Amino acid sequence: MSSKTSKLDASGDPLIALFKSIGLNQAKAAEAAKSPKAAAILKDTIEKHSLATASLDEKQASLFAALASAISKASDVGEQETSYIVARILDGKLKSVDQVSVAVKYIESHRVPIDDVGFDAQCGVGFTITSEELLVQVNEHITSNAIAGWDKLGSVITSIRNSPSLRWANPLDIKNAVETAFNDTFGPKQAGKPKTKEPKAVKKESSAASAQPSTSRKSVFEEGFLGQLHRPGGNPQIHPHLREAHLATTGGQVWTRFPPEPNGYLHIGHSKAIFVNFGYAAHNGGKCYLRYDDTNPEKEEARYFESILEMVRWLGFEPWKITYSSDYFDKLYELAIELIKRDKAYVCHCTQEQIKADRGEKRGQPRPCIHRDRPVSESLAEFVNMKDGKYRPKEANLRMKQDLEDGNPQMWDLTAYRVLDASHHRTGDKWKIYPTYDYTHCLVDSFENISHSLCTTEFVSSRQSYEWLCDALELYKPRQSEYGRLSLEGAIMSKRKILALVEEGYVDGWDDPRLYTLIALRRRGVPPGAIISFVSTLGVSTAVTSIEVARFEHAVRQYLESTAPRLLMVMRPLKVTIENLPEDYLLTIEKPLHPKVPELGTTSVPFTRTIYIDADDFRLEDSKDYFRLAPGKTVGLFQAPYPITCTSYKTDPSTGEIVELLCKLENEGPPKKPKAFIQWVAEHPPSGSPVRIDETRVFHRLFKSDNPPADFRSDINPDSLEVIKGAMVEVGFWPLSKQLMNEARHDGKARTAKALESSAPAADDETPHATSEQLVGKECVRFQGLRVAYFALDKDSRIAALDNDVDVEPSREQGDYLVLNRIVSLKEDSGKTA
RNA sequence: GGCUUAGUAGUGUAGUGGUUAUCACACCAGAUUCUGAUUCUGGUAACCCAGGUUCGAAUCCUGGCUAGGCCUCCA
Repeated sequence: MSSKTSKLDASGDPLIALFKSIGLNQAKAAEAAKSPKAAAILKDTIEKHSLATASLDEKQASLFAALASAISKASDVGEQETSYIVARILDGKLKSVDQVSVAVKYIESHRVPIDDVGFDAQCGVGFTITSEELLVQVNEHITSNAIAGWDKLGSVITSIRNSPSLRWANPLDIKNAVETAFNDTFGPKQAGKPKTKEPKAVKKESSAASAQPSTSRKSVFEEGFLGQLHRPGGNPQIHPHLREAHLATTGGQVWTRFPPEPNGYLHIGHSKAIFVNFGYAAHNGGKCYLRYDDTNPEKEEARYFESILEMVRWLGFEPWKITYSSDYFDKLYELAIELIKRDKAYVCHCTQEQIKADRGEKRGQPRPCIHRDRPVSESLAEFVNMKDGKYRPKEANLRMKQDLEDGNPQMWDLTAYRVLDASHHRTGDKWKIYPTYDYTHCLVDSFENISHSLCTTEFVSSRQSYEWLCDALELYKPRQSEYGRLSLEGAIMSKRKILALVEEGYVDGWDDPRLYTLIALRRRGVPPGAIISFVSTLGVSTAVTSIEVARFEHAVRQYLESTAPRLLMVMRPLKVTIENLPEDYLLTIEKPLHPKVPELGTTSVPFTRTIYIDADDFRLEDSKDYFRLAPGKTVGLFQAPYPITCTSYKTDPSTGEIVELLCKLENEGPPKKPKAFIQWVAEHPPSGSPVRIDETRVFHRLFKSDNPPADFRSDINPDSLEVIKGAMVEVGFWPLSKQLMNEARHDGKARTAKALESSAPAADDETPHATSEQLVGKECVRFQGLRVAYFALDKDSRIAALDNDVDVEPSREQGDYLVLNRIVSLKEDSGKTA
């Protein structure tokens, strides 16, 4: 703070005085002095060209300041090139900041001697246009583009400024000409009118793997971060033939890869990565690999390989090809030899402490280690010794000889190979050394001709070493681009933290439905299409974000609203006896499974003298805003022919709890139209009604706060799981469950058959492959409990009828155990609880 | 401490120097409704701060502030 004020003090800063000497005023001189890099360049330029005695006017002086700023951001501008531009400013050829900026860009790729004609053409030197000529072109533009009114003023100005022929016309002249033309054509500009809204496009039903927002808007792959990615072949190479070979192999397609490390189950953040990689490739007619990143056998387990493929397929994607980083171990080793031979790698025996110290330990500049300059032959011999198992872990490692002068720590001689004392799940004991992530990832991307290497923002710094290594080996160089991770408020994504929750008993396992792992969401019953819809509407940027859970829930509800059949269900049953019906009264009611989708079919349910309603739908005291049952109040029953009126109720003498309502069916006199309808299930043993649910699991948030602290154990919500024991569902449950299960099996078989046809075969018999069983689980039985919530069958359920091939009417059987998971609640109007 | 990425309604996100700053969720209001759900309609709400360049800045430049990432466990 104090140094800032002293810096701005003209009397004390010779730099500001020097800048003032060329004609800058006090404020602009101070501004130019602020940026150290640009200020140094300006100082040097002034002194070398004696600008202080050149009698510049203020505009020219400002051009020199702009020149210095542009050079400070450019790469590798030489003194001769700088002098060339200085001369052009002095002789009056470069007159605007815009011209100066373009000039600096020009000399970045054109060295002295510079072709004056080419330079002048590129930088607008000598360009002139009269007002009349400009007006003619503007009018021509208006006519040929069918411009209709003043609301297009901004876009017309922009289009004309962007046209090549008018690139160097004065922007103010363009603005004036456009306004003159508009005035002549449309009359005087009027006050802005309210913009008429475009009618909203009819929304299409979502489908898995191709969920799209409204057609009137751009796809997430066409705007923002993904919209700005390069076209295939647009990533520059160290040699042109590398680009040509890449395009020849891919045919100019987008090729991406989803490269998880198989060290844990995937979580919802991975769904964004899957969507981005698979979706971007699919949107652009390309291909996506599934690549298991298995360079560290100490952390990887076989069980995760299968699960990862299952989750990718469950979300609706099919890998074009499945590969492993370990597929390339031989090739990676040979390239390491080549890197050593090129004197771009060396074997180092420093301890980790020594390496840390050499790297400055977060404080200073790195310094080379004592092995950095050893002869190539020594490094080659030692690397063979590493490979032959003559070193224990940490005794030797292969380091890349990068650039210790660079400001990026990723360039400070990263490790390429290290010794690990672990058997690899695929290569067994063949290797004693294993390549690191920084060595392997870019090279395997290159081998697999990846056009877009999409990863998350923690790898921003790694981009430089990624590109360095491809260039050092003169290989095809994919372009790495980094986008922001998906994080959900109130959830944790760290595999280490989730493992702690599992091992310490806070949750029942990685697939506990309170978690946001993909297997947990699946078990809970979340449809995969809903997840894809969720991530596709989020947008992709590089920002750090935290998504509200309400947004995820909305996507799930939206998906289920049109797809989930409705079943009558009560969570906390309250017995109702309709006293004006005979004891043996029975009416069979056929009702639709969906109020708006008749194709989902119908179910038949009994209606009898004794039914159950939800306890929440009755209260003792009526009120103006309350529309359901109370003594003396009438309420409708869904699909039943008449409403009921509560006449009296019974309570438990010992607890005072209401145990039964006595009601009257309003089937006499003029029909009553009740304000509300409630759901019910009837007691009718001959038809198996009601279906009693053994457990209904309702999940609440796992953590109390939106951003669980590092000590997340203290933030655990002890009431995150609620188990309800007495819920009841209508008998339509049985045929519906059977039908949904059969459909899931059928769809899984069809999709898998198709996938096996169109995917490249995997070489290894042990590689996980597509099976129909991966796509079918008990959670495929989903429904909405009418007026309650969306539910799915839990994997703990035992329902013999689902596995029974016999074409018999399904019903409860001996040994059945029904467990439902609440997928998501319905939204509740605030008036409902008043 | 060094390097680096970012900052647009409460939450996300779109946005070529020229727009009345887009869309979605959330929120409010109305209509419809055999789900106080859904659907439809309308509304409230934003360019981190300061300075500069420019006829004109959310956009370009400089500085500051805030948040994140990396700086030899991995990936």
